[in-house]
Amino acid sequence: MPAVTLPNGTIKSFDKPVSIADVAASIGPGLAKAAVAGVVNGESLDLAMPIETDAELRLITGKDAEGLDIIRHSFAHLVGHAVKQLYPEAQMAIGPVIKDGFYYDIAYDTPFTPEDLQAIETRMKQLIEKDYDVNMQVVSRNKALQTFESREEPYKLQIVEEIPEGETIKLYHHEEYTDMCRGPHVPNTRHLRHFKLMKVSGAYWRGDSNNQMLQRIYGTAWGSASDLKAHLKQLEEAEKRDHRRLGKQLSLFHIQDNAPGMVFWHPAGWTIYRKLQQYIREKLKVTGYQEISTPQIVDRILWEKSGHWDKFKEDMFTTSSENRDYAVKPMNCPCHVQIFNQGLRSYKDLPIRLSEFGSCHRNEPSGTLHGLMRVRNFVQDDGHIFCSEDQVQSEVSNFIDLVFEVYKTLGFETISIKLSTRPEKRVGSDEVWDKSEKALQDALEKKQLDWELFPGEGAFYGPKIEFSLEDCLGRIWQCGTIQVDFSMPDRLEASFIGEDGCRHTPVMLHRAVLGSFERFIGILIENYAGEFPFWLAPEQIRILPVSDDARSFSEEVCDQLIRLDIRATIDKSGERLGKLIRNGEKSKVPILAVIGAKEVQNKSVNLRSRRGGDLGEIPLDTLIKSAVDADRHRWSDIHANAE
RNA sequence: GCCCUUGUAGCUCAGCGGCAGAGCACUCCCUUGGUAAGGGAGAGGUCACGAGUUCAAUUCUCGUCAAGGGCUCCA
Repeated sequence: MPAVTLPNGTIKSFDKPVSIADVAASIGPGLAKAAVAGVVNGESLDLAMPIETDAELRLITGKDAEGLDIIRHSFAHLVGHAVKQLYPEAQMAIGPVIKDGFYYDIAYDTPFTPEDLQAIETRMKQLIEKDYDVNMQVVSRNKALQTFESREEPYKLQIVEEIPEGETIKLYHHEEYTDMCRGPHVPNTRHLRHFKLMKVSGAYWRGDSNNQMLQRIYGTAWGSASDLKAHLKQLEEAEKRDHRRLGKQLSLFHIQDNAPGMVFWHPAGWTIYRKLQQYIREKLKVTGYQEISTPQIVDRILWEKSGHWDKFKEDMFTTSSENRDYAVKPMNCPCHVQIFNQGLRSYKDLPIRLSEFGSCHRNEPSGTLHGLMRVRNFVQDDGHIFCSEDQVQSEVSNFIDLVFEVYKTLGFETISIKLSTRPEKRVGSDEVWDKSEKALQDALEKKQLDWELFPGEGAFYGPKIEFSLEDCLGRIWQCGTIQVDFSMPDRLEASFIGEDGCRHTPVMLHRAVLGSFERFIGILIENYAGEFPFWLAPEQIRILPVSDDARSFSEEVCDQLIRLDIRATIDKSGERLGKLIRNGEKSKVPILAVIGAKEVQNKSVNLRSRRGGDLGEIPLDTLIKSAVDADRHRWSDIHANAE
């Protein structure tokens, strides 16, 4: 006779075995209606599952995160139900839950069109309205095999065959449609309400590019209409901020057919790029780096030696001249070792920190290119630290400080850290791995930072730390990294003379704060929605003359600002003020300075800030001083108040 | 690289087997205007590229290139 303990400590006793749904009903009709599943002794189960012995039970509703996942999972089944009604020949593969929704992979000869997608969505809505019961059935392996054989579902058969013996197999009957799942699922389609099918795309069966390409239907689903609406709104917002769209609107850069994956930086975009680079340069100077520059094109032999030719031959751009083969560099590190190798190094010279804004080319597959985010030609804020094993920890520690400072200056406060340790296939002795993994971990621990451990995810040549930042839409971007390398210094014969007078191989740390300038600027564009902070804005102040009488004083103001390295312009279009302001706002210039007869008279300007609207009249000198201050201190806005 | 979708004026996009369209931007003229669009006129195109079908192709078919959404990949 089961006694069921609820989370608040209440114990409900029953005189015969009951289902989870029965327990919910015994608590109250509201809960019975809202429950989608239950957690029995830690295991998530369908409401129909029986409780036969004493147990702890927590009921899940659509309001719980787990409940929402169950709802999303059931939506995937609903896709199956609708698709099989509309396209009986379709074969269902897998339909899991993903962030914000679900998808279903389907094999079907003819591609689904957007109209098909609409039809499927409509059918799903019709099915939902029937409020039908979803019937769960625990079956034997054989029964499952028979079921999917008779239903002609080869993908499902394959999945059943791979389920280990003895594991429970559950079928879910959605009227005439049957799916298989670990569950749990909602007991009735009335729990499925707020969804939208988003897109259809291709996906390989089992994620393997050697396998058949299936059609994947993506959907989003939420517990309430307002959540769904908020999600769609968020997508809209992200689209408005799309760096490709803003890049065009603000004329920051373009990419054209005859140089796929390579960026044409326009004056405005290049200004941002240079200001960012200037900032990083400043930081590298004070953290002990020496900047260098190495060749774009290097003899194939070096890449063979470094091991890159073997692994990445296909992804490198190559060229030849006078019977020699060359590769355009895909990374800077082998070249940096060449500089380290010039002359004899002493242990007293270490650590040697070399940095390069090195332009690299990688022949990325055409389908992966994406605006500035994934390109074939990019510039890393690259650097390599050559040091002894003992120095690894302090170097890593200093680097972490650098990353945090830079990200903060650039407007990112939330940073997450991954530590990836030795993979199965690797070089170097376990002893050295122990030591360097510990060095990375100690560095993180000493700073009392939170990090996530990824065992086995390190590079074959050493462990690494990766830094991800979160933008204002909550999206995560992995940018910075520091990686220990035991392999390359040895392969490329780097050495230093130790205290003992013998040659030793240095440890090499690969590190980048931003990653690539292209990608990072892409992230900045989206994070700021094109409204760059004052110090980064391509155009910082735009002067708007109210009429021709104000022209000459406007020129004077502009000249003064430019001489102080403030990026000022004058709108000479001759339009009326309303139009000038509208254009200024559309161009996202941080400060608009209106100059009319009154300002000419008073040697002043009338300011309008991008975020704050009309700021009123201030003396020219005040504008100059506060603009210079904001620029030099890398502030996002100028601090100037009308008197 | 793979699947689907797309490619028309500088930008955003209509259109269609029979003379190529709109809004914004651009040029000129009028307007000297005070905090998000003053008025008028004009110019602007090998409809991505290459083949095919057709009396006729921007439109239909095939191919190429590129872009977009995914998948795979990302030293």
